[in-house]
Amino acid sequence: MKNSRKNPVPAKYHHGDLRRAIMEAAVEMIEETGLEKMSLREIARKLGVTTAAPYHHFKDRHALMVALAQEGYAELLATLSTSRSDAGSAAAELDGAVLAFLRFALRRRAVYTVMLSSELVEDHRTGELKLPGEMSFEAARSSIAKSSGLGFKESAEAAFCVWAMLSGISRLAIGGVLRESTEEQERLALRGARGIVRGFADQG
Amino acid sequence: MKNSRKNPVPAKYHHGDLRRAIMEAAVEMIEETGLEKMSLREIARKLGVTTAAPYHHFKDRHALMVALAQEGYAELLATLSTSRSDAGSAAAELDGAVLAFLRFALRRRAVYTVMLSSELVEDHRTGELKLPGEMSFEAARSSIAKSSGLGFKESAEAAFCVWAMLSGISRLAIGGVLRESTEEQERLALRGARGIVRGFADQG
DNA sequence: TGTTTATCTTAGCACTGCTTAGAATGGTGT
DNA sequence: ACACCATTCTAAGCAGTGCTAAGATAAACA
Repeated sequence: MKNSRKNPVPAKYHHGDLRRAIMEAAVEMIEETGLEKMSLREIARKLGVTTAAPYHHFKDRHALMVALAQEGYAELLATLSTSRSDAGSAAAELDGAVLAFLRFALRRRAVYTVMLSSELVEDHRTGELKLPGEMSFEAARSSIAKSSGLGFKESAEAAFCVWAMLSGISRLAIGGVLRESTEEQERLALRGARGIVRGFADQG
Repeated sequence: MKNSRKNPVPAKYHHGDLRRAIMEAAVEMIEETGLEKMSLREIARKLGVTTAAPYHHFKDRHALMVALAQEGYAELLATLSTSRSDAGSAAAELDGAVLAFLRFALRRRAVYTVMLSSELVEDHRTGELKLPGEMSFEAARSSIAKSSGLGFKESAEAAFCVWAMLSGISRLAIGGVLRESTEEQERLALRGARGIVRGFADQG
């Protein structure tokens, strides 16, 4: 039992690594034609396998979306952590977290769109995305706490507002509704985030 | 030509007002089973008409979503306007707008979910939702301008951040990810919004 | 080398969006 | 009163999707 089946990423067989290939094809397809047009059948055709093959790697379409979102949270958490350790001063941690979030969302548009999809709401509430979501949020919160001196509850509330704002800005930026340049977007997000945090710190 | 066909809401015929009935059934269905499970066929069955009938009132599923979103923006704009005229002082306008937005989103969960759907991104950029979206945003912006004294560009940036934050908070509140009580949610949103606006006003 | 286990295929059901052609219905003008 | 006509709906069907059950095939291993 060297390579037991409990491993979520099976070793390569016929195709090589179909699971990985499916996820990458899904991302490509979402970038090209949008989340709602992404279909397992089309992915299968694109990869040269039958339309039933994907179901040996993902229980259903929903499960594929969850897997994509999980990977997204892992990457988001990683970049948030990196930004924390890269921050020169405590005051810089907020800015770092804001930029890390924004840049992640724009770099992984497709995955981020999946993460925001209303189809995954239940998974965020009680399912497999609860923990990843909370961990990412906690990384952002503790950055905010460090750079503002706020206590746990206050920093959590501030972080929640910042998080909500960033998710909204990212959504609009990805959709092309927000036409400003990347630099302008970042400047805006930074000002907004600083305002929120200062607001919670002042009248704390 | 008393009742010419250019009218988007046709007079009542066989069913009464099938167009209206479809939109209401859609809202019901979205509230019960989510946006992605909403199907024109199921709606038709629910209303006792054939599955082709809805296509005489909406070009396709997408068009139904656009119609729902348009109605949503109309109501949002109306409540934002009401909140403006109800505001006792200029300073109260920001709070009024924030609460109006939040309460609209929670009162019309289904419609608001449609408005946020990634399927309608293109319509917000160039289509039939561009104007409604901009008008609602403008109402929020001018409330913010009035209660903060900010100029056009600055108030637009602040409004954008507030708008983004509120859309994020609403999304999480509707999804049940944000577990706080309604009062807590409103308190949070108010503090966040005030912080953003003050941030833009201070370091203007 | 034969067995086991993971991987993929074949074939098919149920469902959806959407279209085309035609039937029924209610208002309109003569 | 009657024929006309636009509007609304139905009947039938195509193409595409998610998903499943059963069996074939290939890799890993004893």
